[in-house]
Amino acid sequence: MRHSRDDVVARAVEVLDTWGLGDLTMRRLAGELGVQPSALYHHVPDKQTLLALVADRILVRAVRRPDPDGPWDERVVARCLALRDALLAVRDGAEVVATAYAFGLGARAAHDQLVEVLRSPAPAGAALPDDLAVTGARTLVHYVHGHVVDEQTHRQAGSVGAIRDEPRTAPDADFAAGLSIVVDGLRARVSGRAAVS
Amino acid sequence: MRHSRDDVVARAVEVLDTWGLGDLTMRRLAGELGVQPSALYHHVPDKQTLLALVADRILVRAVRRPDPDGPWDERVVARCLALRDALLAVRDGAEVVATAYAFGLGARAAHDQLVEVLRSPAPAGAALPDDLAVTGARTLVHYVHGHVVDEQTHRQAGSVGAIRDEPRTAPDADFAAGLSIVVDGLRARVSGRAAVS
DNA sequence: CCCTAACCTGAACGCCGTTCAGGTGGCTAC
DNA sequence: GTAGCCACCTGAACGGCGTTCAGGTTAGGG
Repeated sequence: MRHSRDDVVARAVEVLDTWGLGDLTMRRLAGELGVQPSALYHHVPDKQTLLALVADRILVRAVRRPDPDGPWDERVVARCLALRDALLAVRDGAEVVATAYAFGLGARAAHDQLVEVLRSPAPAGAALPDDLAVTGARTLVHYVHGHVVDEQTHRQAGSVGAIRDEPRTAPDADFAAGLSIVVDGLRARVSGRAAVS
Repeated sequence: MRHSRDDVVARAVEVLDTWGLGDLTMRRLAGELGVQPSALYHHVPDKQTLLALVADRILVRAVRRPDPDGPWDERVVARCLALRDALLAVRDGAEVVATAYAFGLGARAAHDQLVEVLRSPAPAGAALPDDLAVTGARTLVHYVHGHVVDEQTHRQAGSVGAIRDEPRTAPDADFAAGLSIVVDGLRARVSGRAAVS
């Protein structure tokens, strides 16, 4: 059977989820598609580009989720939870997305949505000035990436064994607690009583 | 010349700083030491362990820096800036440290120091309850890791070329701005007027 | 002075990403 | 209906990777 680029990327996500990033190999992916490794290079210039496409595909689930009506802080929390869910839905998803984001190869959709929420006008919106909305969105994205990469890597490392580390507190609650700290920091700026620090 | 484990780790840091994580290879490191690759396995069980030792060595500079007297928030900011400086001092330092941290292989010293600052008693300290101090410290570490991995990866990707991305705002200012958002969120909890969210 | 243990050599194994010259088959254009 | 184009693929190869293993060398304590 002949394949399209979408087939390749979709199958790459499956391989990633099943075997993890370390075993997402051009050779294994080719085998999974019933094809020689060299055939992949007719759909994708190199592995890095493939991973960027995988990242975009992982993020689609988060980006498509409509954000609810409501005060800006609830919408920010909802967006960040949606982002985390999308990253957690695929093994090693956070590392793939964070890398693609850092390389500037797509994966910015989630960030851009947060900027939009942060500068939407009051009363339902935050109405931060543009530069602060960008900084706030970036801070949120960095927190989410940092947390989920940690959580996901630690989970996989534990399942492989050879990790002697006290068990962690419930990740969901820990993520929500940290997120609400960041959102509180943003709130201080929205209401105008920010510390200049 | 015969080598010790410290030699190997120290040289690994140099290789990392000079060539980056992708080219920190057991073979290259061995060559740099004037030794066969197999000789490294007398000092270190595998590459992952070596990278954990490298991470600890990178963090030493941050951890040794004494924290200043002063209000807790200033000390938190100082510690986070010191952590960032240490990560930035070596090419791809943040990725190495974040991975070692997630694997639970050392690299927790910076986190533990932040917990200490957050629960030290008033008036100079924050005196948060233990679980909140841990959550706060973890949130700070996740933010720092997220930010510096992004910054460092992006810089290196740019220097390699093949990255079409609008230039970023000054990373120092951006880091400080995001950090002060998180610290504001912590302050809301210290003074007792936290939002429950 | 010997012997033990730390350090190292050299060769090999099975992977990896990527390249390249060439084959094949279905669709379009005449 | 057939010629040709082009997307898709094969098969083999290249250099490099982490890691293992059997055996050699050398420094330092008894």
